[in-house]
Amino acid sequence: MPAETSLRSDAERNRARILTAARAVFRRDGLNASMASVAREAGVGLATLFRRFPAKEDLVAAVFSDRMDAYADAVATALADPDPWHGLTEFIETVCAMQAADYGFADVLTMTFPTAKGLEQRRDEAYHGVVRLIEGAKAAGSLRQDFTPEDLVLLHMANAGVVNATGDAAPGAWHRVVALMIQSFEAPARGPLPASPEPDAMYQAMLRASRQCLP
Amino acid sequence: MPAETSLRSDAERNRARILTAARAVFRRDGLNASMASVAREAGVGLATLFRRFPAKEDLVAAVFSDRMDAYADAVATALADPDPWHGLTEFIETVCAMQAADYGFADVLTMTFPTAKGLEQRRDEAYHGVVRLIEGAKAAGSLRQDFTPEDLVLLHMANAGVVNATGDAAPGAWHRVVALMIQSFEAPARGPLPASPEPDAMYQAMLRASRQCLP
DNA sequence: CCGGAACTGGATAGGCCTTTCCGGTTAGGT
DNA sequence: ACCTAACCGGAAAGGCCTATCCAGTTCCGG
Repeated sequence: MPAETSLRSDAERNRARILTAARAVFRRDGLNASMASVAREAGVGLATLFRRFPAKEDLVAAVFSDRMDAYADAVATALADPDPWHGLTEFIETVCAMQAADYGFADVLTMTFPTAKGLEQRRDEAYHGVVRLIEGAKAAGSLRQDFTPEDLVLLHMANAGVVNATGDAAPGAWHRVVALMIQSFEAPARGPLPASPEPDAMYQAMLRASRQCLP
Repeated sequence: MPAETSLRSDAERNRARILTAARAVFRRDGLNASMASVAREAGVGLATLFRRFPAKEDLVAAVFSDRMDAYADAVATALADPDPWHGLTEFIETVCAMQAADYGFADVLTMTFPTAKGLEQRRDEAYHGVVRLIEGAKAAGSLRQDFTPEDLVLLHMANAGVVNATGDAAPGAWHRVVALMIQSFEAPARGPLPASPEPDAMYQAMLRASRQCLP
């Protein structure tokens, strides 16, 4: 559904150029990339950028709706795997690889943008799939019983920390951390865990992070 | 050795007030706290602050030398533990708790400041202790054999990501992540790991992070 | 082909940041 | 008690950021 209210042909062309430029810039520089750098990369003026996306948050939402689609696809692929544990671990590695390949997406996975309806709807859909994925892996006896969906968000936060800190200097480091985490997820559990944070607490945390990131 | 070149009494008093204020502000707001907010908290003017610490990096270095002492103390305590594995896990939890209680320190542990001789010297001393700690735990058969000192830095980076992302909204979340990581460290290893990043790569990563953080 | 709405780029406003500058003030040896 | 060097606070310079404004340009229906 690309046509909300049909744009003039040149405006539509510029909108597309902005989106591809923003995708590249956010991937390379993270969400802190400036609007000016996006405009420069797109070869348009600042006014054009802000007319189409009145606030930086709108641009971020538009850019990462697509990535969230890829996230949902990864969930679907995992659910289709006959071995739930293999599906889950494959899924985790895929998503963490997406974080490593896209600094912006790494951050987006640790935040929530309530005004970005499309993005958050896709995230919710993916979330329900993740819950089923977890239940399946638990039922198969491969995933520790005290695992929660919030643990996946925590993993994304941890991986974002590793990816942001290591950058291009230690490109494979995140892979090792993720492998360690996956081994700790596998049943049987080696010991008890502190209580998982409440879903609402995680939501508040993600909300706060986004407010702090987009002024 | 508090007296490099003796200051006038009022200057010495202000220096102390700046340091305690900076400790509080960096703990609460992380390394991104502004110099102005430190000056305000300390009740001194900006000129006073910058005369005593010509660049923000100097202030950061001075403030976190103390914290690095606490880090070194934690290493010493761990080395004194008769059970190397217990010492190691206790150490990890102590240091990660320090990260959770001090946003600035959480970041400092993922960076390096080559011009801050004192801080880096303490870090090196602690590092040698950590190497011994790891060797001891491996020799006792409690720690997986493919564990490396770089894994501890990666853990700090991951924990910094969790702590920064969850903030006050999910205060205990980091504890769960750390518990999971520790279980994955325990021998016997559940499976092979991707190669550990080279020490030099980690150094470069930490260097880049600090340059990116202190303009 | 023409009029006007939609659109454009670049200048600009206004915010926060680090760092420097300057005129007044204070400590402390003599 | 006094002189001077060290010290002080606040204002200002210069940078980067998001977001807005304006005068000129381009699309497109009639």
